[in-house]
Amino acid sequence: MKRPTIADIARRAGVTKSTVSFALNDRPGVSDATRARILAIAREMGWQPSRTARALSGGRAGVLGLVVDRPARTLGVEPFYMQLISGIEAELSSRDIALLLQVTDDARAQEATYRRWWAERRVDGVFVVDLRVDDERTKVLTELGMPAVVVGGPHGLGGLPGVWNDEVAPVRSVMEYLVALGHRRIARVAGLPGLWHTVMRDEEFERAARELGVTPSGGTADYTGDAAARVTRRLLASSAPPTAIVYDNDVMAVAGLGVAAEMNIRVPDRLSIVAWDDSALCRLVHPPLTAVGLDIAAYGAEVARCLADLAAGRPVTSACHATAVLSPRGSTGPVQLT
Amino acid sequence: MKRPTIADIARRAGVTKSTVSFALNDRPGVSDATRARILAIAREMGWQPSRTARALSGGRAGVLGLVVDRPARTLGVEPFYMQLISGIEAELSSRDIALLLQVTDDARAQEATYRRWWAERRVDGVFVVDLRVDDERTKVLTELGMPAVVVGGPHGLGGLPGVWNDEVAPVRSVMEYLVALGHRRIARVAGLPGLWHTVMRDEEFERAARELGVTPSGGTADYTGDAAARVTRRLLASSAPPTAIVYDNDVMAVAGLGVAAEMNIRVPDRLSIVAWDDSALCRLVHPPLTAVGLDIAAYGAEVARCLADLAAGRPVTSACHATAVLSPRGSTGPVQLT
DNA sequence: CTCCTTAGATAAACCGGTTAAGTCCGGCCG
DNA sequence: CGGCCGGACTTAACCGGTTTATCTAAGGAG
Repeated sequence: MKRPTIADIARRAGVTKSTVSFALNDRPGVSDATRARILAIAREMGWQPSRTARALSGGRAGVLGLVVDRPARTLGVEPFYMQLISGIEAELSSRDIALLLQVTDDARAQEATYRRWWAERRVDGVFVVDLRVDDERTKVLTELGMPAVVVGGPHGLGGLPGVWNDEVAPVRSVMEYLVALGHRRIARVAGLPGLWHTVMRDEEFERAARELGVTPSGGTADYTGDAAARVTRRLLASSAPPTAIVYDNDVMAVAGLGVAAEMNIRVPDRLSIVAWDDSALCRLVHPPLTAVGLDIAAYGAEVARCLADLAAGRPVTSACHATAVLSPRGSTGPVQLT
Repeated sequence: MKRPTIADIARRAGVTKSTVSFALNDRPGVSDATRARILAIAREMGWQPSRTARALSGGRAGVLGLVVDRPARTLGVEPFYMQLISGIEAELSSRDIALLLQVTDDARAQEATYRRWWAERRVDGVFVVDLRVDDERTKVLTELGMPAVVVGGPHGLGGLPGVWNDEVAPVRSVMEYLVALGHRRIARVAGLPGLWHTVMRDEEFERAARELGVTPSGGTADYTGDAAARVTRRLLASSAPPTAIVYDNDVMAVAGLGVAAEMNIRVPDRLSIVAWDDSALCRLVHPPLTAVGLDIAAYGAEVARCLADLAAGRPVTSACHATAVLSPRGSTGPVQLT
């Protein structure tokens, strides 16, 4: 028992393929009676369109692509991507669009993937994540004319639409919160230097520190626990160690908490810790981490909506999705005077 | 500038489409000279096959599918899937096969996805994860005749090939290790009851406890930190609390560590903790968690290899991938006599 | 020299849809 | 009554490959 094609339906209905095609796609040129009959037969035969055939005849593939560029081991620990993917998926599956995923550990490979996917018409568009400053990929994508939405990047970047979050206001509120608790030496452990949101946060961190009379310090890590632990040890071993550290993701913050425990520095009594990217991870540890974050799955859903519209030829507008909110928990507290 | 098709190549080479097709697919019926000329032209024009067209004419789609059935928030925290996906991807991308991903929060939806994907010829085969005892999906898949590989399930299950890990030996070695440290009251916080590996581990845990003279206790959780924390609190508040707890994944173990800290129970002095699924998460916290695990990415790669072979019509054999090894770290130690 | 074989290439159908360009027919209008 | 219009369908081409059947000419055997 093969699967029915429109030709089978046409034969049973006594019409031609074209009529069936028109009927099934709600296009004019078919009488109501015929249309109803065709639909009934199609349903009865369990017909489903062949995406492949549709894609071939100029239509859409019904697939959107995502390339994630992090080494396997790093990727696993960081909840961000999985949540983003879940959110994207939830939106896409309701529209009957599939998600093609590629994991690379090389920026060059990523570009090649875009080219290949587009050449093969495998996808109708792609999500661009981990936006860097002066990102080469945006040029490639505009050059290819490939629908793409920048996740976490500013509007108008290389002409690509984007959905991003307010990175400035949260930095400010975290700083004000810590200052209100009496902290004057605050460190920031930043993520990868080239990324757009890292730069945004760096700048606002410096500015806020200046304006609030805070002595800033910090370091850079690659979102892994190991790197963050190294930076944290260095910071805490200095002559005038920070009384609060803000980490650029949850994994690094947990690692920081581990280092504090290892050095017998009580949290939050002697050290306050704030994590970016609030996830279940932050509530897993003790004390639970104060974190600034937002609903990543919802963010993914909005991004997906945007790209789906773009790929379907509908007009889209870049938008700021949300401003992350601070959830104070057990890892932050007033400075203890010694 | 459109992208070249085999018809363009044929015109330039002064032959027909068929000849070009034969030449490009290394099939006989073309002279070496002509073949070389065609290949040169194809390369020069930057030709790439249209997957869509190939898939339509009976060929393979070059896509394998994976449906993950966990709620978005749970999924994010658990490193297992992301690592598995990374491993799968690494293998697939080297073979120029794409991965289609679907995240559902409903077992029924999963089955529907299999049917749809197969009907639309969107994928050449699927990975089946989170195998349950008496899994309905294996029946559906064999009925559909859809190539599928069971990840983490026994050989011969419903006729589907599988790649799994030895779940029995590691349980035994963990128990022996803990008993050697003097533990006689050991608890196990198990994952979802219906899953195949949960049952395997449960059985061996009971058997080992009996044979080693250990008083077992335990509970069940759904791999989330919250659920694990609840179970842990109950276990530790009992009249004869366990001196060691084994958790079915890393996330729950970290949560357990958090509960211990919250209850002022020192680890490993008063309580030893062992995690299944060794990931960076285990080394993030303090003390670092003793864990039993294996290279998930490599596991994913083997699984991918298996399904790729199966989908290509090559014979495959079910195989036990590996036996997880125990990595003792700071969270386990000898029982302190009070 | 003829017949047979076969390498090398062609022609054409096919996969399952979409779509531009007809064809047919009935009704309305001047 | 003739012409025009438009609704309902049909015809046929097309998307970019694969594949089967067919053709042609050259080479070898008898």
